[in-house]
Amino acid sequence: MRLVIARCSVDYQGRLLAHLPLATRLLLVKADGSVLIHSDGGSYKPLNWMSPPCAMTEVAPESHEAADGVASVWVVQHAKSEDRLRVLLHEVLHDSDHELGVDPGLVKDGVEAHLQRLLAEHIATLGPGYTLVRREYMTAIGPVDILCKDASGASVAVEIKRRGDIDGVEQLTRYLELMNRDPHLAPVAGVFAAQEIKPQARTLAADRGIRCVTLDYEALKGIDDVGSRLF
Amino acid sequence: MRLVIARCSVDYQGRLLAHLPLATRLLLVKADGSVLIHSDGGSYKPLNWMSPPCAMTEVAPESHEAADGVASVWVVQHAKSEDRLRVLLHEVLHDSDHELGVDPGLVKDGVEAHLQRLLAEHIATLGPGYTLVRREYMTAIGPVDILCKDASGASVAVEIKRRGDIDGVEQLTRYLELMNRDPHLAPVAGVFAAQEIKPQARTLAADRGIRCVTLDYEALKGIDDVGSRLF
DNA sequence: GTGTTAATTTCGGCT
DNA sequence: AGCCGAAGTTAACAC
Repeated sequence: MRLVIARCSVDYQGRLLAHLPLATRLLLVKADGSVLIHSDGGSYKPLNWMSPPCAMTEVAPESHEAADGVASVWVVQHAKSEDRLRVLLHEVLHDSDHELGVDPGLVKDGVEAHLQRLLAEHIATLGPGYTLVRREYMTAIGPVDILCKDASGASVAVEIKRRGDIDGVEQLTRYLELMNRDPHLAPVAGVFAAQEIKPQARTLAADRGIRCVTLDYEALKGIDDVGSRLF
Repeated sequence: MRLVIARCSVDYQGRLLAHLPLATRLLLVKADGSVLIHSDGGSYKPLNWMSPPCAMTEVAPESHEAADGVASVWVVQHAKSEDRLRVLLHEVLHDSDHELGVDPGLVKDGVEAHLQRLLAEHIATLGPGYTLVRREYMTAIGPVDILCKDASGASVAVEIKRRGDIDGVEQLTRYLELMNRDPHLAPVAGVFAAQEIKPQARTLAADRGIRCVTLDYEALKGIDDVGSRLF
């Protein structure tokens, strides 16, 4: 990994055109040839970058560039597309190289898969008398997150999202359409469950007769912990 | 901006739990206190990070951590949430600080907003006699990119994408369904306009009676430039 | 490899 | 400040 602090301007040409005026920035060249250009603010997204696979070559500035004070030019070319980055270096304030080795990678816990598990374990969250049929109930067009029955024994299909958007409602609608053609299951009601549900998704769900349920991950986890302590 | 190369392990606690085993990585501390942890591969997304507003404090390791070889601990706490990052530094291989100043920011050209503005300004691209009603015409499930009328005065809803995919056709279909229920608008025809339209999207659009139009950004810009020169 | 879906998405625009 | 949709999204997973 090479770290360079330099006064530079940058031009990107690829899926769009973009330009960075002259300023002091961090240029980060990774072992795979990818380049990140960071300012001293913003969030984790670089101002500009080139994703691997790509190659960086250092070339001499053209005469008019040299006249403008450009000391050196980096050309970063993507290997499989026409995407190209040109970094015009005016002044290099720092330049160091470091051996990092391979990273073992991130271990995560607490994403959508967990919401599904927790809701399946505490299906009564949807209403008294609800019982789980099974998670990942398979249909011809894919698995429904949860299939359960309400207190009267009627089938209920549940689609779970962390953030409930229109796409999720569409997805559930497709499942319901298919499942309601199956005489063994029909009628199947729909529940759209998410930590947050967008107003537009709520409107569409209402229009389709789908119930919306807001999930509280912490509360579900709390029930889970209390439940665990009983045994 | 502070650059540190260190052998470290990291724990994140917030919207989820995440852990990075001991390895050599780049720790980047920005002027606003935000922290990025990068490996020597992957793309621009860090292995882990803390977004601003947040504050980084360096504390002494607990006794069992010190026994494991931890020399120092960074605690990065988000200002407005419980999100927290703990970086356990085992060995610091590089540590440097740099003044970067404020960045003038990225200048973009050629994105969806431009296409929409250009098409609205040259709505006759869709056919002779077409007139603009308005951009971002609001419906209950969101704004339609462009609403216009054809030569006969019939309403036409236009969905614009940079790259025309099935999702875009679905989106336009939802708008059309809703708008065609409105007696003041109905009947509303649909036009799916994009720089590139995927064959599958084209097929779906044809099936729904939606017209596909390929937009030529350069040509629209050309018309625009010529138009500007006239005044 | 290709396509689909989630993400600690981030970012910009508008209400 | 919140909501919504796009992004040079990126990343993980299924087929």
